[in-house]
Amino acid sequence: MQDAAPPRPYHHGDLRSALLSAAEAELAERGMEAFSLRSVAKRAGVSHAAPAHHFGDAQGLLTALAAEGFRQFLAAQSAREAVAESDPASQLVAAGMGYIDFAMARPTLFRLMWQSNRPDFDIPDLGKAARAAFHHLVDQVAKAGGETTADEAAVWALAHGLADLLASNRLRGVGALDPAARDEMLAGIIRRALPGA
Amino acid sequence: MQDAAPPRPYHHGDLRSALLSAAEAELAERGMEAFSLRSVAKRAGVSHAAPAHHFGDAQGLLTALAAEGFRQFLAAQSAREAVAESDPASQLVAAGMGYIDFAMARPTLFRLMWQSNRPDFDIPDLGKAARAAFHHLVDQVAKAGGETTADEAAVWALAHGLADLLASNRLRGVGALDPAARDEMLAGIIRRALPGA
DNA sequence: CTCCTATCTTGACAGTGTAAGGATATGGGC
DNA sequence: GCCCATATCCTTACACTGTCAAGATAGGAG
Repeated sequence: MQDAAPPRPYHHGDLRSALLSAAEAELAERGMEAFSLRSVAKRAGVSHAAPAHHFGDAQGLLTALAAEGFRQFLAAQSAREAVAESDPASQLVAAGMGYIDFAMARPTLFRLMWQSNRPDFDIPDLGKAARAAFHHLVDQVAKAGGETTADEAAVWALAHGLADLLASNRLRGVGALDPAARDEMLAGIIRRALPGA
Repeated sequence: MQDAAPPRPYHHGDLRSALLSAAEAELAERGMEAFSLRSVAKRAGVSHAAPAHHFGDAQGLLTALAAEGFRQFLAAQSAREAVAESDPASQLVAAGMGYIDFAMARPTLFRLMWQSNRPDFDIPDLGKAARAAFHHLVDQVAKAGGETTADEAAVWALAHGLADLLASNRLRGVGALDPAARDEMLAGIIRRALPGA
């Protein structure tokens, strides 16, 4: 992770992952639109053209970052499911909570993944990771007894809407609650979209 | 009025609104991230520095465009309400449908308003327009019998989630329906979030 | 007609992404 | 030990961007 204190080694050692970390940090600090490839390189302590060898261009870097994001997004859902009751409805709500957890913890990365057209979803690595991530919630709907397209859309849209509004800090009445109370309220809301609730 | 044959008139006449139209067209064609102030100026047939006098800088232009967007966003909701039943629940669903209409008709503008940090919401004109627009749905919730923060959040998040997913074309199963069937399905989904439904 | 002001243009500057070619380290064959 | 093939990183250069400063033009007031 941390490279040596003396003048920077010519060969970084693990520049690829260092650039990904630097890119996410830059995104979080300066925002999606002010993102600059040269700033990322500077933050990683490397010349402005170094990223090219690992990612091709800026889109390549953001594509790789988004793919990594989708994998961690799926992990956030799984983490919630692991500590929830095992019945299908509880698992579905847990997946939705993980969806929201991720959006609140890393709002700019969430935006890169969902609202930006800079990542290239035709790159197989990202395409696969993205589909796996946002199909997971929909799959849970079927296990919980959902049968129609409307059931899938309702649960997904509700979780996504909560996540997006919370990530941009527009649901102040909810975001200001302490975590436990917030969790309970959000779980109650997600349950409204459940089939037969 | 248009003396287009000779070289362009030195004074445009209505450059401010021409630049706003050009900006929205550029956004729709080239996307949020590839937006360029110079391209907008070129599209409006004017020098690259002409926008500065009307909007200050790029952020000023995008702020003005977002403010105009929020006004039309509110109008889209009102248009749906005008042709809906007058009972509070129907009016609420209609507002949600207008919310979605706007997102599907002008997806990039929707993104500028909701997911970009380039517009400056501290400018009073935009701040007022934005608050008026997204409080309208929430106000309808109270009229329809909603009392809690959860009621407000549920309806808003559901409408917003549907709008956002449809704007980015991820709800293919819903987006592919013909308008009438799609309306019916979306209305049914929104109703799920209603208090006491 | 003269001049004032708002409007638009031109020219310049720093910062950006990207491509081309040069510099340096690493490891394998000898 | 020596040498060089390769991956890795740097330097340079170019077109494009947003913004600022200064000049050009038009329309209207007096």
